[in-house]
Amino acid sequence: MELSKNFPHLEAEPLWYDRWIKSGHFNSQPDGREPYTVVIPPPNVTGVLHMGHCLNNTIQDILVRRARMQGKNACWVPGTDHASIATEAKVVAMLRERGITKSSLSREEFLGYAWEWKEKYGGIILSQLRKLGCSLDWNRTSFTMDPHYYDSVIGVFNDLYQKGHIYRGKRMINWDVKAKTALSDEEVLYKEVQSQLVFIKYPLEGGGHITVSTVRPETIMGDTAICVHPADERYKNLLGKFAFVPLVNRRIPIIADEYITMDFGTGALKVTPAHDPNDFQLGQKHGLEVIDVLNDDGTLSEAAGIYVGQDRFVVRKQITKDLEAAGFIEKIEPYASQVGFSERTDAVVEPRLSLQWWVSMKALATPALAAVMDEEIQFHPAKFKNLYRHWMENIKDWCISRQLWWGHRIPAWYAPDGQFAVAKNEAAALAILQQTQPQLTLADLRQDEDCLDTWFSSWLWPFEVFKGYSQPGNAEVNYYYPTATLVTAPEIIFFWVARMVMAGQEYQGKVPFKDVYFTGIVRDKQGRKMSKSLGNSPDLLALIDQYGADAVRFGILISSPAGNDILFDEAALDQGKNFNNKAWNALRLVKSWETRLSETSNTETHFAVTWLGERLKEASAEINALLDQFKLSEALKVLYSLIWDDFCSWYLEWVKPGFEQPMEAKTHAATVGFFEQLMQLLHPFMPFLSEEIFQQLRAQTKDLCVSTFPTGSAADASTLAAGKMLKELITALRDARNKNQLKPKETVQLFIQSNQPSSYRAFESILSKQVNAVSIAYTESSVAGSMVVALEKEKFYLVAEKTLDVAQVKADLEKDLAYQEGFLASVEKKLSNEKFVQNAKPEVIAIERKKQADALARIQTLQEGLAALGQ
RNA sequence: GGGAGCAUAGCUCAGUUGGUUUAGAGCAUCUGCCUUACAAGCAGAGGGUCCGCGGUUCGAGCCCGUGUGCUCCCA
Repeated sequence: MELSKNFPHLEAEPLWYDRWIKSGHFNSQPDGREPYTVVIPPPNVTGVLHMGHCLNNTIQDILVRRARMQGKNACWVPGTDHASIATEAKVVAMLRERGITKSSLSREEFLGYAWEWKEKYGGIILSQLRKLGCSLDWNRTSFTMDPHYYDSVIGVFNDLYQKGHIYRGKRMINWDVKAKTALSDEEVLYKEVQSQLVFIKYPLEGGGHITVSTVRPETIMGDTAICVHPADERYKNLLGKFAFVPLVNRRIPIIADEYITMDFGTGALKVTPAHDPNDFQLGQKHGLEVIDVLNDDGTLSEAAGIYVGQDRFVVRKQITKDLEAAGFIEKIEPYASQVGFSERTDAVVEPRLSLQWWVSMKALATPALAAVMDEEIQFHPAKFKNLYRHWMENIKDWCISRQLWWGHRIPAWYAPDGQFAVAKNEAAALAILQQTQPQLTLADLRQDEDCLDTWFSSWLWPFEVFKGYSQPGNAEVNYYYPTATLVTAPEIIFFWVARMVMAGQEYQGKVPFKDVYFTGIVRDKQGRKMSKSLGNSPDLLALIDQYGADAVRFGILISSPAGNDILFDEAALDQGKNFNNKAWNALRLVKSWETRLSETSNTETHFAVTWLGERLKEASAEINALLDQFKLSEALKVLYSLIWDDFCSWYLEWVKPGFEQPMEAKTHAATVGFFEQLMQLLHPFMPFLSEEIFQQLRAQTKDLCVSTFPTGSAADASTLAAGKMLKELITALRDARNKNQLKPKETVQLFIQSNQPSSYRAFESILSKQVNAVSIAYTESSVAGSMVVALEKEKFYLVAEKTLDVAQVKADLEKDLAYQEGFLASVEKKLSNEKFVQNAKPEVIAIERKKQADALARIQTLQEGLAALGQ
């Protein structure tokens, strides 16, 4: 059957993926082989495939497919996390479309809708990963709210509470007024915002005033002090005195603290402990009253006394006007300030005092830090060790409660008097509470309304996907855990990686993975981070359809050097597509020879076959070494060049028979064997194309995706050197032809002047074909009227029909001569330096002497060539 | 404000303990080719004060200091 001119990716990709799935190639069961386990960083159940996923999962697939081909028991576990905030936002939006508000629903009703949403739309991303070719074990698809997983999260909460690692405390947190939930520091994005610095005059007790500057005049009702620097001469006389908050006329003290920056604003700070983290600390230190003037939705509370129920930003404008009217404003200056926004809702984050659940991190962090510092876990690239250490050494407690319904509900039950118990379930909680309040019944208890932070469930991921917590020590977790490699983005090194290490150590007694590979951040051509708001993130599925999954994988990986951010450019996909096309057409060429094979009695092996065999050994070893070091992008570059240059441009041209000539069967068989090896090497990177070519080459007994990955071995140096020399010679001769403006069709006669003419016999057919020579002869002297090419001590003469531009040939030789002489001079300068000869290592001096000898030989050859021209 | 990283060809990057040809690759560019696998191709070429300055060394892209520019993290 005639092969199409290009690789038909649209038809081939789904066919192969189905076949792999039906054959169960991606399914894993524990057995006697070495396991290679990877757990997917679970994407949000709300997620759709974007560039980051694409990069991350391509890398995982490469590692997993290679491990599978190395005969390991590869197991790649798919799944999603429940993403409490993101999912709840989606569900609220769905309800809004149906005209339902969240507040009109009970918790149970709301969760019913949430599960409905999850079943209907959740996990789209998993099907998208199939299109990318990811070899995941779909039988193992996990979800952070699967029943056993849910119970494990609750179990861990209980356990940590019993161990004293979890506590309840009032702290300043980031509050999202739209979602009405606490946010972690990492969920707050800071942006510079143009606002106003308002200078407000606070009347002093006994007359006069003190001016403070603020960007938040709407919080003055929460002021409980004015603070100045103790060394500030301007205010020394005011220390210990009192001022009055404008409009509400409350009396507050003037205090001193070194925290104050004297040259910012007026050097006097209004202290609002309920609404600023630094002010809160000041308040604690100086024993100040705390007045919370905001409600959880960002409107002003009763405590404010005025503007009650109005939004904070409305009040900001209004109070500025009112202060102005009442004569309290000294001046207003424009001011650029860093303001935190909720990553999810884009609402301005409000620092807020709140009663939350916390994990105390110090004890957990200590062994987790050691595991990375001692390289029990290796980071790739290693530079992230520093970042990890810095964070772990300055670790803050983890706020784990979220004011949401979708997620793992905090297992704490409250008695009517506010006393609470943490337990696995309501009955157990009741038993605890009854110890002090025997009269309590189940009906008296009220469960905590809040859910746990999503990361509080995903930190169990590497073992709970194997039920390592819910069924401790089961056969699966014993076999698959610890996992081999985690591939993730550096921005979640703290959220997730560090916490998985802690959970793994705490609950399995072992770190969760051996290697962590951090991918770069995907940016656009201009270096901007890809984001929804910028709209610079391409539609991945459209790209896969357009270019093919293999081309997308190639394009994204080739522009992704280990550990660096990747600047994504669609041009890289073109390169991938061209590469597909190249390999595909090599297949067409090799297939075209099948119909004209000839058996010959020639027992000699074609030089090209000998050479490529050695080259493959060498390159396979190099690719394996690079992959072992997680230099995936470099490995792909080596492979690209091996296939395109060595195999297609050199080897195939060398073995290609002349027009309508037969193909030697032996050479053809060797070629098919080489092609198979190349496809084995390529398979982890470009699975579809490689499998298709592999199967087309000849009838196979098994699929490529489970066949052996070439390991490489020591290659014969002299064969490699001969191949290298031959390529250089051909290039030099072609260059000479080009410089003399010979058309490709114009033939030449080649004369070789060599000390060892016999060494060229094996190359004659290759040489004549590659430089379009009608004859090859050996000579012991220069050939008149020819183009001269010098390689080391060997000289080559090309005689063409047309007359040569002697001046041009001469100019080229002279240019080369000048370079060689300059080079010789630099080498001789070194050798004539006594200190160099005294101090340098003997082998270095030997190298320099060889350079000198080589340069002298080349110079002599060039001079002879020039002399011959002058005749 | 504190910390980290980066700076090599037009672009993206390699460059191992300082010596391996007066620096390499891919892409882009230029020249010539529609040669029966591939014009999504073939053949060839050009292109660099290794950010500036100073130092260590027989020898620096690589080590040290300093300046400049960019990026990221933390506050």
